[in-house]
Amino acid sequence: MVNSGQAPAKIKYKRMPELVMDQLMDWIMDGTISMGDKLVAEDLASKMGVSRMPVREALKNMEKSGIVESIPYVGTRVVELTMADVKQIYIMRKALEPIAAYYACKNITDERIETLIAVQEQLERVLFEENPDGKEIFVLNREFHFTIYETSQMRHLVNSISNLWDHLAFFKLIYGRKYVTDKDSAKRVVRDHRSFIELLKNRDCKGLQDAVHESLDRLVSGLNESIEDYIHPNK
Amino acid sequence: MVNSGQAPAKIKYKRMPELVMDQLMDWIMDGTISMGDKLVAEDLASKMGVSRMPVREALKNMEKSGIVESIPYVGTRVVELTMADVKQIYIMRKALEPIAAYYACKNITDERIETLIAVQEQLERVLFEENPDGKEIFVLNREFHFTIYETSQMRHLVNSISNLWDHLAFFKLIYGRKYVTDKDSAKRVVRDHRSFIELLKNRDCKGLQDAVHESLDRLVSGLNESIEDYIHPNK
DNA sequence: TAACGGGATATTGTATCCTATTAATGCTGA
DNA sequence: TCAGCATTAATAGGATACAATATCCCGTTA
Repeated sequence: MVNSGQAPAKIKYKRMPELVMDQLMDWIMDGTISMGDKLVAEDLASKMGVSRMPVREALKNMEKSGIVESIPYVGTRVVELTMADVKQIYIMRKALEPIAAYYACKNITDERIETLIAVQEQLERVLFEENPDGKEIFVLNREFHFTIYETSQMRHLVNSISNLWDHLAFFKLIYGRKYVTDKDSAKRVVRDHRSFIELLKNRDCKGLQDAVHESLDRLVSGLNESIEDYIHPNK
Repeated sequence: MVNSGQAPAKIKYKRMPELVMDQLMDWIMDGTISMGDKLVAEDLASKMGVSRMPVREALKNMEKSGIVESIPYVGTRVVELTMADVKQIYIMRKALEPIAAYYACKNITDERIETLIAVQEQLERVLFEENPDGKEIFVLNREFHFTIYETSQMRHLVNSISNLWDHLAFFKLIYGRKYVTDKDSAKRVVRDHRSFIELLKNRDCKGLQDAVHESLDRLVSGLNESIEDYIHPNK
């Protein structure tokens, strides 16, 4: 067989719709695709060198998670996120993420905490580089949070939270820039994360729950202006 | 998206994947499809008289909302819902639905309340028929709740809640039977719903929020096992 | 006899083709 | 000129055909 040697059973290769979706999300994050843009399956297909089919599946997936919306026989376009949408998503995040954190704390092992610390160290390294990469920061930040949330072993909950994060893809760019230019935000993130780790070490689950909620609160109030700028750029 | 009116063979109003999914959900609810069953696209396609393509889309959708899971090149099977999953879903419902109710209350018009009352009257009629139809009860119950939630005008939130309800499809049957056989549950539902309506009329939004939460709490405590047992399995 | 490997089979993933639907365009007639 | 209908172009939806991959079975071999 082709697959001679090891790497048994657990190969998780990516299927094409996933790759297509990754590409689209990248384009969304780097601004190539903007809100409201029409996504024509055939154009994307030829641009990516695949047939229309995987593109269709990717779009269907993105529709299901609410990033794009499609009208039968008319087309698919990228959803226009309003300020109200963003607020709504943060309301949901504030409702769900503290719970995930709470149950994660109930379940976490010392070993898992070590993993988390490793991610955090990597994140801090990147954050305080001379020329940080916004996207890398966001990926690592996400990894940090989901390392916690996944520990809750509540797959439905984690899945929903993941969807919410995806919705904010448009703003990853902003976040990245903010952390790059605004060292205070970076320091605040570091402080928050470290306090999460401390609370986890002490198994202070209620404390962690509150801390996550507060952290999100601060995030919202901090980002109001920059989001407003992004939504109404020419104001 | 209430499909008022006809529903003959050749409807062109709903797209086929949706019809396929409806059919599958029906089969899930009536026990034709059980948890763990393998769903072979081609079989389903021929059974429904369509090609594999709409079936694939339907399965993809259901996978996205977590009702089925698929392994590449192997197949799709219906997820096995454990009691822990159910508890988890209720935790999420308790986190989200009170919020939706709260914002619904903030937005609701007298007219909308009338609509709600109409649904409730219909539900009560069915509930206290001599031979109630479990499925009909559940459809009407869902309509009641979502008439409220949709009033919040928070599409992401409502969408997430809708997914959670879909997850419980397997248990709709059970619940339905419960309401049929156990008149006390039926009465409790009626009481809860009527109190929701009353709170809405008074625009007591915080009260409604709490009432929804408590109502869900009572539902959960009706379920035997504790979530703690699952989350800390070896205790 | 048990373990390994190759091939048959089943089923999904992808490509291509055809059809249905919509929206835009243009023609006709008042 | 404009309203209204017919026609057409563009594009999504659906069917079919083909490729890729995993699983299972069976024969070979130590």
